[in-house]
Amino acid sequence: MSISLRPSQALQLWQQVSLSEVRDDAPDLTVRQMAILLTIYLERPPHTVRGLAARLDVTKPVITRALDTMGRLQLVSRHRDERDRRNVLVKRTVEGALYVERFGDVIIAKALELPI
Amino acid sequence: MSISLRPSQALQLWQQVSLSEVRDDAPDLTVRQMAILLTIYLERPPHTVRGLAARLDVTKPVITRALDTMGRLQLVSRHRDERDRRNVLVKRTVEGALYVERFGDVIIAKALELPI
DNA sequence: GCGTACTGTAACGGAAGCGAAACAGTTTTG
DNA sequence: CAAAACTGTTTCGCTTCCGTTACAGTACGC
Repeated sequence: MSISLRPSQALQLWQQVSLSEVRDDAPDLTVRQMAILLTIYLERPPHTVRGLAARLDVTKPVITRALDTMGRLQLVSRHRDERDRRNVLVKRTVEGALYVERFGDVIIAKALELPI
Repeated sequence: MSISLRPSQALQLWQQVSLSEVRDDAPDLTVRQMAILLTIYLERPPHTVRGLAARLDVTKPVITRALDTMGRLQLVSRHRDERDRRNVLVKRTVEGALYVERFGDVIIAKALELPI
């Protein structure tokens, strides 16, 4: 079962999910923040600032700032790496896991509503 | 042919497309701007500031500002409605159509790469 | 006509993002 | 053990976004 989408379906899916996010009360994440969040939750740990910066091809301060914001929202947490105290390890949180899970459900729901 | 996605696939798709956008040189649109842009290009005209504000459930200045930004990028254009000069009609542009089309292609490409 | 209702926009102060550069702390190197 | 290399963060000036409020222009009811 491979995922096949026609262009109009793909765009409609993106529109519907975006509309959901905008209409939602929760504060919108920027595209960068969302990319970071999903990378943390979908790819294998460990996640460091440097690693995330390389993955997104952005500078490290971008990651620091995004982690500040998402940390305030309790979507991620930071911990010093005790084996190499220069590193910061970015960890998942219960709230973040719920956020990501809920987001996945929104995508699926909108996909099911798409015209054939 | 209905669109069926599993949660992990949906999230991976969103992550991959977001990563593409972030790594791209082009300036990122905010989630709101993208929702507005796709609404303009996917739904039937006419599109007014008021109508878009209602569709997204945001205030009118949000729409005005987004149109300012996307107008500067030439993704949309504005014209007075001559039948009711209070209204502004938001129109599509060639550049905007190409942008949307290219974006749809990115989604499809990433969907095809998804693990089964 | 004149006030009322309706458009979209401008102005305000505040919050958050950006890139670039400088910084403090830690580890490695010689 | 001092210098260099490497972490993540902070700071700077700037831009953009936000919500709220106030505004100018247009249409319409009485």
